[in-house]
Amino acid sequence: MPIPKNDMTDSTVFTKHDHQLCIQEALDTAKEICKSNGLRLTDTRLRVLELIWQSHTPVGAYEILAKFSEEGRNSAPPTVYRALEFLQENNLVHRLASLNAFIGCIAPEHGHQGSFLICKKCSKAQELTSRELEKDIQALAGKQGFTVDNMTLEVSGVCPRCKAEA
Amino acid sequence: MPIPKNDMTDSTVFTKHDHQLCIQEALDTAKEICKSNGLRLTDTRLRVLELIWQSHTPVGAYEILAKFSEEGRNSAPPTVYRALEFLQENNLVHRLASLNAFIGCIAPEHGHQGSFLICKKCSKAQELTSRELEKDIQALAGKQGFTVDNMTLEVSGVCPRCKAEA
DNA sequence: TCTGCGATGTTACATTATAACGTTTGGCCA
DNA sequence: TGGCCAAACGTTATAATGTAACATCGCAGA
Ligand SMILES: [Zn+2]
Ligand SMILES: [Zn+2]
Ligand SMILES: [Zn+2]
Ligand SMILES: [Zn+2]
Repeated sequence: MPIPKNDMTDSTVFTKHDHQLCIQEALDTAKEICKSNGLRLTDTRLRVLELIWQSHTPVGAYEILAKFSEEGRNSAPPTVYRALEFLQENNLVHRLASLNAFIGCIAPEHGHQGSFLICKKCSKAQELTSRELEKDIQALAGKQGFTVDNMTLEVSGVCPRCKAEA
Repeated sequence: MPIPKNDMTDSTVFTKHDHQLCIQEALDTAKEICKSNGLRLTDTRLRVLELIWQSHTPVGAYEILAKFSEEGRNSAPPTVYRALEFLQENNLVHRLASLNAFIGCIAPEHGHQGSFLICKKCSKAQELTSRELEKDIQALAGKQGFTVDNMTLEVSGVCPRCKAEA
């Protein structure tokens, strides 16, 4: 069964869009991926993923923990961190090192590192799907004999929407 | 008085070199910059910078604190973090978000964000001095109407030296 | 010398993340 | 079906990183 294609692009996050659809698609895709790879998307893991997808704003582990608490789950940090670990390993979420926070991956079908534009005003983060930059970086590193394993690219600035408002 | 030019290049770190010279030049340059900008490079700040420059391996704040302790200074975390803040503000060191660690800047004369190649084997980090990549990223972000403020680029992999050994 | 501000000292605490070990659960095979 | 194993989860404690707040010190300029 083909994985339903998430139609998010590099410019979805910072424009008006049907976010319910983002959530829907992200969760459906996650379920598909786990199913076809024999991975167990348990309650905890699914709920963490849902909470992360509530917005395009990166979420801290302890925020998730707090939501869990509100929902009556009395979980300790390892519960959340383990779920996040699973989701990261399977490319369903990325961790933003510059924020100590997590965000849903918009193209989890194929493994990749995330590159992000992060708006300082509205806090939303847009994942870049173009692999060109990664190739450029790889090329640059290669020129020095350096073999790239993975990379962190997090660009902070102001998104078009927030710029328009100001 | 012209600032002495640090002759480090994009490939210095991962090759054999006179590291005493690295240290010497880094400290001299720092002194020059502070002098000509009316900044106070105090004992604490200088010592932190020296400790960071002991190697090309990023250093954690608490490692510095431990060194301070060994040296008889009984400092608390804020002492070190404040020195690091000063050094960062003045482009003398960079913080690597993916490691929670700090490293000396090899070109502090002009403000810039640091981009790094980080070897998983030897832990050394090479700052990239080419501003091309930054421009590419800026261009890519610009295409989406995003204004870049600053960026984090940290590439993890294996350096040529370590590759040769294996 | 006085004075004010920037630098430092000190205490306490916040935030993020993990180690270690015991318990449960869900799928697999006899 | 029943027992077994590994993976997932619960629980406790603690590690690692980073800051807030306020007191004190000390240097540069008036
Ligand atoms: Zn959305
Ligand atoms: Zn914005
Ligand atoms: Zn060196
Ligand atoms: Zn190496």
